Amino acid sequence: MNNKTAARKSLPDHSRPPMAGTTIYAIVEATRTLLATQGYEALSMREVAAGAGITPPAIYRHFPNKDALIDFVVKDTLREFELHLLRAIAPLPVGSYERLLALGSAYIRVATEHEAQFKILFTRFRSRPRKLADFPGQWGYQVLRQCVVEAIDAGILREMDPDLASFFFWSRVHGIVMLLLACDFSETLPPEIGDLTAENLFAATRDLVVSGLKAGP
Amino acid sequence: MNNKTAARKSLPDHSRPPMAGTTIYAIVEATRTLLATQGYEALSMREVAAGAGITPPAIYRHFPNKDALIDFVVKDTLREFELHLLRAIAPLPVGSYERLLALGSAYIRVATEHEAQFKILFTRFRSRPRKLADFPGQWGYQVLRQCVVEAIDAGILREMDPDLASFFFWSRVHGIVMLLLACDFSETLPPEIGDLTAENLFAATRDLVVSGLKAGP
DNA sequence: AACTTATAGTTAACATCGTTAACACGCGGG
DNA sequence: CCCGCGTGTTAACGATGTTAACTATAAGTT
Repeated sequence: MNNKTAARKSLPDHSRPPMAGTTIYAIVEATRTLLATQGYEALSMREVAAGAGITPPAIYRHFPNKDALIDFVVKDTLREFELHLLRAIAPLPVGSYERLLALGSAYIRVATEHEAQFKILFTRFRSRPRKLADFPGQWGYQVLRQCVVEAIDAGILREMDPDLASFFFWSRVHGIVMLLLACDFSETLPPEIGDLTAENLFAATRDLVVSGLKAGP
Repeated sequence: MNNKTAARKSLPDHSRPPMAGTTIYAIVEATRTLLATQGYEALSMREVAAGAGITPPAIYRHFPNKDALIDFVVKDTLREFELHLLRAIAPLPVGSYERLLALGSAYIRVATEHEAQFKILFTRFRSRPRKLADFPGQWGYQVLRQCVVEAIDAGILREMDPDLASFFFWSRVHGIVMLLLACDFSETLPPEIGDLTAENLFAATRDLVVSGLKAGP
C-alpha cells in the first residue's frame, strides 16, 4: 500500500540516466556543465535552473535538495566508470601486470577528466565515510580485485591478501591524483619525467612498486 | 611611502601564531573549534563571532574575508607540522628505513588529528594547484627529501631520483589517508589488520613497498 | 462532456549567509 | 582640547537554498 511513505517528492531513478529531452535531463546536464566549468563552490541552484531553462523551485519537483542533485550527477557521471575499467583491461592478457597498469591509467584518466565529480565524491561526503558498497558500482573495486587475484594466480604478483593488495593499488593511484590536484610540483620534480600529469608520475614510479625500494642485492 | 597599498585592512601576521588573550586569538580559536566539531561546510562567520564573543563584522577588522580566516587557521594549525616530523625522526638513526616509516606515521597522525584542516588544505584550494613552496613549511617536503637522500646514501634504498622517491612516499601516505577519510573499508579488508586506521594500513602495506610486488625468485 | 486529480511549472517570500556602510567608543600625542 | 586611529557596534544589502501558494495542462473516470 503505502510503501512509498519515505518519499513524498518523486525522486529520479538512480539506476539509470535520465532520458534526453526531459526536464530532469536538462537539469542534470546544466549541473554537469556548471560543475565542469565553474566547479563545485560556484554551483548555484539559480544557475542550474537558468541553464535548464526553468525557474529554481522547479528543480525541487525532481530533486529533494541541492545535495541530492549533486549526488545524482556525480553518480550518473561516474556510472560507467566500471565499464571504463573493463574496456581498459579487455585487450590485455588475464593475469598480466599490464592489466593492473591499465586499471591505474583508467582510474587516473577518469579522475582528471571529471575532476569536479571526483573531488566531490572523495571530499564532499555528507554521510562521512561511506561504505565501499555504497559507491557507484563499488567504484570498480571488484574489477581491481579480480585482476589482482588473477595476477597472483599467474605468479606475476607474490602471494598476499588480495583485498590488502587491492587497497594498496588503489591508494597508490588515489594519492597521486589527489596530490596533483592539490599541489604544483613543477619546480620540485625532475624534468625528465615530462609533463607532470598523474599518468606520467604513475608511470615514472611503477618500477619502484614492482621491484621494491630496497637496494639491490 | 605607500608600500601598504595592497592592504587597507590590517592583516594578521602570518609568520607566527596570535597571542593569547587578544581578540584575534579568540577568533582563530573559535574557528579552530568549529572546524573540528562541525567541519568546514557548517562553519559560518556568525558562529565564529559568537564563539569569539564579538559581532560578525568585527572579524573583518582582523581578516579581509572568510577565506583568509580559514586559510590562516589552516596554516596556523599546521605550522608546526615540520617540527612534528623532525621530532618523529630525531631518535632514529640517520639513513635508516625506520626514519621514513616515522615520517609516514607522523604525516598520518597529523592528518587524522586535524582532519578538517587537512581536507581544506588539500581540497578547498582557491588558487587551484599551488606551488609546493607556498605550502606552510613546504609541508615538510625538505625533511622527507633529506631522509630519502640519506637512506639512499646509506644503501637502504636503491639509487633513484630523490625527488621522485619523495613524491612516491608522499603520494603513498596521502592516498591512504584520503581514501580512509572518504570511504569505509570495514567490510572489505581482512580483519587481521586490526582497526582500519590509516596507521594500521600504512604498516600492513609497508612490506609490499620495500620488497616490491613481484613474485619471489 | 464535465469533474477530478496528478504533474510540473510559476511567482513571491523567508531564513541564512558573507559582507559593507555608517556610526560610536576609548586612548595616545600634538 | 581635539584629532586620528584602532576596534567594536548596529543596520542593511545582495545572494543563496528552500518553501508556500498558486496555476496550467494533460489524463483519467464517471
